[in-house]
Amino acid sequence: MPARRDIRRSLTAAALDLFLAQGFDETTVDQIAEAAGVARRTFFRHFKVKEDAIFPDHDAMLREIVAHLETASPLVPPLTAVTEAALMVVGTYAADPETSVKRYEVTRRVPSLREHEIAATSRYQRAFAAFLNERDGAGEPRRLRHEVIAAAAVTTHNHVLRAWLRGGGTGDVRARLSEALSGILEGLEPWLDDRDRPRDSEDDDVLVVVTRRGTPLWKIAQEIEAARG
Amino acid sequence: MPARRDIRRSLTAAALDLFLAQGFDETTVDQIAEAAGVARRTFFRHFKVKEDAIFPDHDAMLREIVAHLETASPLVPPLTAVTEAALMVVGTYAADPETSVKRYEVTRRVPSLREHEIAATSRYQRAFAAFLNERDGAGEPRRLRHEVIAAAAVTTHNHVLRAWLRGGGTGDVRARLSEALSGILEGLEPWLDDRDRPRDSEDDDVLVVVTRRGTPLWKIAQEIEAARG
DNA sequence: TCACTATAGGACACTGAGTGCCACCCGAGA
DNA sequence: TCTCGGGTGGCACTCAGTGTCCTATAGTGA
Repeated sequence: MPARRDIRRSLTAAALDLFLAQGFDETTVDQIAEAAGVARRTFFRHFKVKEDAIFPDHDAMLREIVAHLETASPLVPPLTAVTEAALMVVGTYAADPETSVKRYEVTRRVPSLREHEIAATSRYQRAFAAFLNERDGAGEPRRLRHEVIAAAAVTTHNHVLRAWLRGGGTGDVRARLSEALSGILEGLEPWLDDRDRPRDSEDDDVLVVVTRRGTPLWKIAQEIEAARG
Repeated sequence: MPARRDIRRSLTAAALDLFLAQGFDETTVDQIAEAAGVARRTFFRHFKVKEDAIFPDHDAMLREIVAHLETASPLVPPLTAVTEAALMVVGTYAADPETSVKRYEVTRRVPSLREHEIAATSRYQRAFAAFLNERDGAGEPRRLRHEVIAAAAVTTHNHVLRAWLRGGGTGDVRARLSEALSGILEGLEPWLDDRDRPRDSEDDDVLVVVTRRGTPLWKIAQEIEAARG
């Protein structure tokens, strides 16, 4: 009997191989469990549904992303934090290109797996939008723009990732995504900022901060926040 | 026994009411079929899966959208065609606000229905992107931007639609969506056009068209296309 | 080394979604 | 009247997913 921690791993491996060899619908959970050397019931202790077997870590990844965004320093621009989050996601694919490519092959062919993955990416999109709303204001003209920005980030992520997967998983995805995202998001940033900002309001007041040269950045930021009440 | 065409209708009505009253998972297909006065087997002749029962027309709508885009005149700007398509979609919700709101209530609460709907909207997104690629060039720097534009359109559609549904389905969604979309897409249009256009190429050549005053627009367009080979 | 407990896996039964198959009904046409 | 075709009913079957109870093992304290 395999060690506790490896069961999940061998289940995903068995599932992926079986799905590739004979198709998703043609593979029963019994077969996956048998190939992994465990009981059927054990499969459903590790995965809520059959589709989960080849997306083993989407939930954990989403939690990581949310944590990363929530703990992001207020000094880093929101779009930078989103970029970092997207790079974290693509990094998990890059960590095991071979498996990622196999998974892509299966997912491409099975509608229910595609829907499952789309649902997963839409959760990232929600997280991004929520973060932008929190960091950058959630007034009505801006909420929509934040959702659009989040959609743009996720779309770009998916676009670059799929191209990389189609190419067999060779090359540096993170670099490619980083470049593509800066191209998209930097282009969108003025669009996000220039419009619908309240004008003629106290936001336009001048704020003067005097500080010693050596003061750390976070301290200055603190002071600015304090000055604005 | 009800007339053929009404069976589908009474099935969706029964399903929606039962889902609202006792929950999605707690409602069996047997109950839906019984409430609609047909056999269980008949339910699955009308709907592929249980989730389909409250999205009766997404497939037909998608076909309509694709047809609309494919037959769009080359004279109308691509983003206008996309806007029109999005308005068609929201129009089907506006046609029966009461049902739309009920459906929203159920969908909001049931994960599998949410995923189902997300998958449906992602199909619209694919259709939009494919249309833009076809109409506006499918070279690599542009493909990504087209996907982003498509995502922006769908995101805007969903944003406006959900706000309307949360508000109980009162007011003119089509007008609101039209306004929101022009705000978003017109803002994005220069972003789409200004970059990654091949410069110093023959695209910048001057083309002079001389024609009679009364010549119909489509004929001039034809001539321009011909002149560019 | 020996209980003791918590945690994870196994065995089994059960519900319900989804499918295949065949029989039936009913309207259209020869 | 016969037959043909499309939609329906009935039935049986597979398999996903769950609840329940039992067992094995790892870790803990004495």
